[in-house]
Amino acid sequence: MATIKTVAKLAGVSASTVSRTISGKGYVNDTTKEKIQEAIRQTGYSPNVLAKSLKMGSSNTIALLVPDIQNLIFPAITRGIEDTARKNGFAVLLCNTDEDSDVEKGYIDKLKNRWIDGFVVCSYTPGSNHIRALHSAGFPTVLVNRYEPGSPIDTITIDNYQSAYNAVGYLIRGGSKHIAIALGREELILYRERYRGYCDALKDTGLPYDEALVMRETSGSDSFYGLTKELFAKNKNVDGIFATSDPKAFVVLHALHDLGIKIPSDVAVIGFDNVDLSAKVEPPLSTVSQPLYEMGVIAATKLIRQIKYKVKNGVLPAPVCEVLNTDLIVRRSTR
Amino acid sequence: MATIKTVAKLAGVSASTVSRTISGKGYVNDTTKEKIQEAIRQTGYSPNVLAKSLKMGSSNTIALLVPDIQNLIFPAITRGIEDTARKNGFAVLLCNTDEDSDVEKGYIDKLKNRWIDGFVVCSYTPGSNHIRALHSAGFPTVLVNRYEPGSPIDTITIDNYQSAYNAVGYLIRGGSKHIAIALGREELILYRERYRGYCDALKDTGLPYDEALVMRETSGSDSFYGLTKELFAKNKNVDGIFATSDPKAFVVLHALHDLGIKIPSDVAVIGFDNVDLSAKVEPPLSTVSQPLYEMGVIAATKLIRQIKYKVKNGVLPAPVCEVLNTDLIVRRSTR
DNA sequence: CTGAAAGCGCTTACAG
DNA sequence: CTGAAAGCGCTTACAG
Repeated sequence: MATIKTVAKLAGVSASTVSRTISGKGYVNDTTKEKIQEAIRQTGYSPNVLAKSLKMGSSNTIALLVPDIQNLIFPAITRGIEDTARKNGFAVLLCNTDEDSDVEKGYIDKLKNRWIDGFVVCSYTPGSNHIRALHSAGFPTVLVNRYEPGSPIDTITIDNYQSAYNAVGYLIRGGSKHIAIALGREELILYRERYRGYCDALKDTGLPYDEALVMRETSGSDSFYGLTKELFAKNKNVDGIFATSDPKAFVVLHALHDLGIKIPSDVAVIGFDNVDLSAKVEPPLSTVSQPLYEMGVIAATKLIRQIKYKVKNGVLPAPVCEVLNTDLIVRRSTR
Repeated sequence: MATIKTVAKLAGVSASTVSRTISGKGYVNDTTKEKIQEAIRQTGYSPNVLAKSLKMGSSNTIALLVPDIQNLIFPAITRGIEDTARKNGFAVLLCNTDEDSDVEKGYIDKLKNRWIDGFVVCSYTPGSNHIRALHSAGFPTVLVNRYEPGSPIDTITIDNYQSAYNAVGYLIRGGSKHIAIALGREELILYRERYRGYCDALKDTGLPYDEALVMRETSGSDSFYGLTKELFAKNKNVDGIFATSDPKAFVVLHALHDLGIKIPSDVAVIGFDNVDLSAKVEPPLSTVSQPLYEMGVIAATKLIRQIKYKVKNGVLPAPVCEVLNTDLIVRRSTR
């Protein structure tokens, strides 16, 4: 493999001058420049990024921490991040954490030693001390999807409360009076907020809140199949369901089919996420659309901004929380 | 940040000795060892991976090239790769190529200069010259999902022909006599093989092949919606559909619903992949199950084997093609 | 405008 | 068993 010295020798100059021509920093005579370009061409030289990174203290690589890339919302976010990173000359390292604190810690420790330039974190939980520590240690970090109010970390999120409120409101305007909820893990703020939106939507329209209509995830994403069946065994009058994520909605839809319940005439169903597939299930799912790809784009953009700011000023910029808009997508699972 | 020198000074030894204790190579006195361990603890030292990589000429990082992580089969494969890589001390860089030759080339050129240790490639197309070049240049490489018969590159695949043959055979045994096919992009060998399986299954049971029943993807993954509607506008007697991938099957199912066609009594449908969601659509999709996660695991394992072999012997081991078993998963979209 | 030198943080023969 | 030295391939003041 050709190194900078190979090129220097061939062009009859020093390594310094080659370096300067490549980086474009400092003066180089035009004819020397041409000689060097030619030598680069001949040798097929391209710089060793590792050596450069070592010298510069940064690797042009960012890490993406997700709970599990198999969860349907993450591929779209990931794609947004990667496209943006690539355009800016960054590579992205993918890390599935399963929200396991040890895995998280293991990754972060290792990545610090790789001079990773920054972290996009989608796997933030209340137990994620390492991530908070990461940020306090001065590592550029941005939170996506998951968040914590008042956190000092850049955050990209949506208004979960209002979006849920609107979704349930839509069910109510469609005539549903006994609305159940398929509620995700309550240790996550985003699900608590969607729950709060559900509660307030009922309250504000004078509908009673009924604890019996709250399906709480036990374990495994399929648990809502059983929960839905139980729900209808005890509550014949349920006529609407708000699923706090699309994958949960798919399972609910499935259970409803198996119960012989007609959608949306007997029971209207609305989801949350607008994952690709929600348009393709039967019936096509009405849902709240999160701009997943865009969230990834913004996250990467913000992270890169932090990285550059830190290089210039030695510290991270003041944190910004960006709240993106959601849309209510009406398909055929609601009336 | 503590470096190896910080530790050496604190322990009152040389950097060499610290390096030796950490790597476990070469002799170190037990009491010196303890002193060093203690110094490491006190300083919170952990080695700079970049410096090590530069010296060693390898970065303990592998790159994963996929067409698009948003395609439903890749998250599972990716997860298998990453889990295995992590267990073996490797990180994984995610690269979406869109099968764009320029993006592919850009990534590969860049990654070579990062001393990436190896490549898992899921985005191989007939035009992927860079990938063949990569392998000939001695980079550990393994192909997953996509493949090329007789390629000198390690390959993990399934028997696409036989699996398709079996799937269509199942449709026939269920009584279907006019079976259409939703055929993926024919430049990919895997689709050509599935097509061949379809053709032979018809032939071997004495059913006529009818070109009018072949739906060929035009552009955009949703094109099969329109194609399915056209199909039934012209061919009332179709009573079975073989979709060459699950996402295509979802679209076909959707179109069938909209046409008011009963599944499976009017038309039986079978897919290919057994993506997570195929159990959750309505009706649950019968399909050919590819062991996606396991394919990822095996791919990473093989790649790491190549990497280690190359370190030892200076050359890549002889290529191996591994053909994994598929299962026919019978759900309610077939009779 | 150009080159020699030092240094990023590690590892590894080599001598002792 | 241990340390000094050289080197991985780059960049960047500094002197000329």
